[in-house]
Amino acid sequence: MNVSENQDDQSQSRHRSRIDQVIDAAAACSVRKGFHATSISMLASEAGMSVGHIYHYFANKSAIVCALVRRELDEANKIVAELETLEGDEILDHMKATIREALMEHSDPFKSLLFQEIHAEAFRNEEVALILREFDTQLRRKFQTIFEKKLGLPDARERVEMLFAFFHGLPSRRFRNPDAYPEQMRSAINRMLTFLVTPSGTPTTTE
Amino acid sequence: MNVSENQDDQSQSRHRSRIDQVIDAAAACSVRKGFHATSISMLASEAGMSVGHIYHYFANKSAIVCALVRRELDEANKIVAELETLEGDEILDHMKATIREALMEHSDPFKSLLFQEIHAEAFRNEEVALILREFDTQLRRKFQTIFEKKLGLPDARERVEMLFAFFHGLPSRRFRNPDAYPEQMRSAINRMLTFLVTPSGTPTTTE
DNA sequence: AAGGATAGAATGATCATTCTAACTAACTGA
DNA sequence: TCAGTTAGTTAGAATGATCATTCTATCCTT
Repeated sequence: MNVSENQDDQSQSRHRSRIDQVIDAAAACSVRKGFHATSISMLASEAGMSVGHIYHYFANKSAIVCALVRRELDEANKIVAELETLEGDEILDHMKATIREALMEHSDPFKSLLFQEIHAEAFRNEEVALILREFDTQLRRKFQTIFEKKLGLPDARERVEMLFAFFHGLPSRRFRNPDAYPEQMRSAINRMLTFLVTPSGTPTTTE
Repeated sequence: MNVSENQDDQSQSRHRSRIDQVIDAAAACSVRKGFHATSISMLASEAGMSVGHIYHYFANKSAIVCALVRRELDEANKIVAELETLEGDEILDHMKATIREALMEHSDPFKSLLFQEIHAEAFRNEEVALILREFDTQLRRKFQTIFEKKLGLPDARERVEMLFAFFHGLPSRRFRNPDAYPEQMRSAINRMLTFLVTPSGTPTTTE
């Protein structure tokens, strides 16, 4: 029984890693040419397996992109969860640093392109759109709570919308003005975050 | 000769209107299901002409989307050109109103989706990417000049990047949090613009 | 021997692009 | 005024490629 459980574990993890292989391939291909322009056979060769085998793990192409999106959102959730555990006085600085980090990661070439590709996919794949909207609602609530309860800021809802709009615009900025990254952008990000977590605006000069 | 010129004019405008018909169809279809997912035959029936006839006006599918993008950017240019003509004291208010208007238009369902679709296309169509980058460079220069020369603001470059990031993020916000539009969003937009055109931050409360 | 893992060919659909041909209207020279 | 010629307009079928999905068969591992 112990043996059998071990075997189950092994085959389970083998299963899991094969699935991850496909998702990794999907991420890589999406960044290279977009998910829609990536065929299953390209996905197969990127993942190092056959076309038929991919259908052993995923019902169809849409299921693959959904899995990819969920995995990316899970990662984002972890970052926010870390934020939520914090308490005390220096929370603001830590929060600013964390957001800054997340923003800069989003301006990392790979993540940034993946982010955009996911968004484009959501536009034409209703299932992905739902996943994204649901995630957004959760995230908004979390940030609103952080802004209100932990930072004691007024107009939390508005601030969250402003933060998210700015955040979502960054990949686009990276794409359209690649030369400004990351040096010039870091300064703009700092200034924006400072504004967003300041109870009633004052600082404008870069920190 | 006069007659011949008239005829030329007529056939020219006929030509032009046929082309516009295709571009209109491309915009409508792009918003409905994405440009890549739209086939030429769908485009043809939306535009009310045959498949072969479309190739009479456009070399290939990519040329159609390029034409669409150029037309949209031309419209954006007109809005900015209007801004540039202004002088005097109340320029700031007028500018804020103009930007606000443009931002709200970008959050109009149709324009917003088209904006996103164009961006997605740029991601996988190098020609579209170039058009977008070139346009962005021009627009950045114009806004930088407005911020520096007309409003006398410091850190113009940074402000422009912040404005554009926020601006580009708005369609995404509309998509992910449709319920917040347009009422709640207007307030966030106002506050953000006030911040961006304030020499050294102070106002935070909504106007 | 049994069940999951794997491969790759077969299928049927769709698509961008090309090709061929018909139609239209205007201009030619008389 | 008019046969005829030309050039642009329009259509729709033909082509060839590609793709998502399915099917069938082999290979491991136990």
